[in-house]
Amino acid sequence: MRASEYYIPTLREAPAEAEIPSHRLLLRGGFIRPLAAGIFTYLPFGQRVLSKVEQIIREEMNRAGAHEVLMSVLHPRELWEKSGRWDTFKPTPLRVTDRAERHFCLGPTHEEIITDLIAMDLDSYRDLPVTLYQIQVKFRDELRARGGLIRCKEFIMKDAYSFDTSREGLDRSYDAMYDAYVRIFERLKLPMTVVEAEAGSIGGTDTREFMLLAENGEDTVFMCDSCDYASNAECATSRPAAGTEPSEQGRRELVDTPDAKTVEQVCEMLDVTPDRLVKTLLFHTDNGFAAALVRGDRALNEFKLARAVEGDKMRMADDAEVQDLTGARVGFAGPVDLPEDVTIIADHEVRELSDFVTGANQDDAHFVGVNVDVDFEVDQWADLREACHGDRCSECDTGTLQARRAIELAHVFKLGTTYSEALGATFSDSEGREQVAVMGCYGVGVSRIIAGIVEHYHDDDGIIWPRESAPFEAAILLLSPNDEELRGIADNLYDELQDAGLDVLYDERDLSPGIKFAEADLLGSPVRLVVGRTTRNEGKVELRRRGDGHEELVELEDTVHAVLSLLEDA
RNA sequence: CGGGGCGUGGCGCAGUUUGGUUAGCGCGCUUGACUGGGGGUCAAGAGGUCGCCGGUUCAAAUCCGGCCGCCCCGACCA
Repeated sequence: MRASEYYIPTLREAPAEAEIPSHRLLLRGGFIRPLAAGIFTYLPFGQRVLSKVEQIIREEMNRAGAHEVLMSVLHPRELWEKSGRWDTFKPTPLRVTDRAERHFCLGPTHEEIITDLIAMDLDSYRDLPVTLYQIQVKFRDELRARGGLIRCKEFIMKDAYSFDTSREGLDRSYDAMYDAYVRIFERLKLPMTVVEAEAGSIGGTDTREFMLLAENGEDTVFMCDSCDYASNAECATSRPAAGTEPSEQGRRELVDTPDAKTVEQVCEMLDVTPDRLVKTLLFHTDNGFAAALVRGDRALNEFKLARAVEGDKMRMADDAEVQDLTGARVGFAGPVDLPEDVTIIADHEVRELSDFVTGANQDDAHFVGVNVDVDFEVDQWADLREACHGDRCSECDTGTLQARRAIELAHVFKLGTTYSEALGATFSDSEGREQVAVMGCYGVGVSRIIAGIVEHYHDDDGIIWPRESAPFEAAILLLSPNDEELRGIADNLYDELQDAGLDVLYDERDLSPGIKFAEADLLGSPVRLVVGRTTRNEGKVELRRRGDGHEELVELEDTVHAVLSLLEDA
């Protein structure tokens, strides 16, 4: 591509709204432009990167036996009502109504659509297994978009769905997709940390997220520093901390704690540390009310509680319900003498405690010297607490958990039969009995990958694209475009490199060298060729690798070979 | 939705507290000349509903009210 004929609207300074490197550099380099909060236009450079990433994904999907389709962004309401997600999917899909008052949503994900599609034509077990995928725009009505391409309202996703006759078949399809993902990220040169995760609004089991560790990621993952345990903070587990020593009084006692509603206030008033206190959090669940107990310095993980109570519609009790259940204002709830029908679920760590502090279920009062089994009974023990940096690993004896920020680039999970049942994706097995297809779901955040690459590969001057995703693999800088001889040399090089199969950006614009160098660094092609002074004086071309600054001078006739060899390690 | 910040030429900003000529500066842009190895120099230019609406005032970028948009933190989340 000749730069003079191309569209490269670079910015010398990044717009003020961009804070993180990927956002700033993608804007500065003319890869993207904002249209509205969380909505972007991809310019030629950005589109090229998208295409490269998509192509790698396509190749690996196809290699894994998946087949590409393209589904609509507009989804009829009735399909989402069949799955029950019209009102429950979070964030609520963006809804639209046509002139005939038909209701649609802009698809945030395509389980309903693909399952309906398969259900239309699925008859026999002989039709399975099948895995279909698409690369398509998704809409999610995010409460708040952030970080440029990291979290958008509109984004590009590769989503694949597998249909099998059995759990065993699903396992095979899942493994094939998992392996494909490993290959995709190897080719993209993005080191992945695969973590255990929650399935969220999609549902399912065996959820794994492919995480890129990154300062500006919005997810937190915990990694053991000793074994290979890694998990999203949403579901990370840790060993209960050692218990506290019994205190002196050794028996339950009511103390005044006027207006002390928070752990901090109670601790200050009673002069104790938060790890000697047990928090009681009341929830409304499918099976009535539950009280969740965690140590005062711990955060409750609602995913874990939801799993423990086996309820879909769990929510925190409101102020009136708390008043009703405890007879006290919010802030003074405790496990002692709660109504019989409130299920008490306690975090394992509570078991390690003795003589602790709890709310007294009366206004402005707490108990000290409370003990499990002495003062109240626990109905159910469970892992309820958020893991913390420095917690001991639950999987090995020696490790501790390290918290790291990360960007989720892909996920895989086993859906089972939720959608195939709801949407009628059934088939006849070899004995003529009707069976429900077993599904898996596999997503890759294509546009987010671009942000991930830039977050991972950049320096102060710009982006450092790995060859595989670079918009152009090599950039020729002709520093003296008015010198006919040099121009002829550069034109030749341009042709030769293209003939060698490379994507080449040929900067033959009549601009000062400084601008060309600065833009070349910003745009980040892996290899840069300079045709200029040295070419005129010595007949040589200067080669520079963007990644490590490695430079060499090569004879004209060796240039293509040298570029190719530099690209080997780019 | 809660908290915070911002909105002035394409981009980055000053000016707003304390209302008062013609709204400035840097970059970018146009033209010309010089220059030609890291966003070069000089000269001459173009470009502004000061986010929008309303109000106060002789007078509003500046004060008041409402609204909109954007960013960050939180809540939520593949």
